[in-house]
Amino acid sequence: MTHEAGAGFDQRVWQAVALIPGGQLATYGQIAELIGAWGCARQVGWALRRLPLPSAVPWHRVVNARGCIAMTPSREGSDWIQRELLLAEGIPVDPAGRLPLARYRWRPGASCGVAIADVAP
DNA sequence: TAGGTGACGGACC
DNA sequence: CGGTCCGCCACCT
Repeated sequence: MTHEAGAGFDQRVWQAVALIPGGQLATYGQIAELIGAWGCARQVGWALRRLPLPSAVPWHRVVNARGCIAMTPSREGSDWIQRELLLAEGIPVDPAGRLPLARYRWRPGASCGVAIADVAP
């Protein structure tokens, strides 16, 4: 049933994204690696594109490794909504869609104990 | 069936 | 810093 296999991938992506704590960020490659699909970051993007909105899944917490929101006309404004949602969670986003990814990066498993060295400006 | 595309990532200039 | 090119893999025409 290859047909179900594809749908299962989407569900797996959404479930992994749902694990992202509020106020933190994750990359497409990070989600892909989390579900055991290393190198399939692009497919994670497809899965989120197929996500019906509105959704309880915090899809807005997923950005690319460059630390910026993917701005493309294909999303018909969902990219702009993502920026608004991130701002509502206290994450500063530049007009260009760029944000301090290194500072809000989600670390699976390291929920306790701030092991991240404080990046002093 | 073949070719182009993209909500990606990394290397290169 | 930013712009460009290549590799990757599922989706669409």
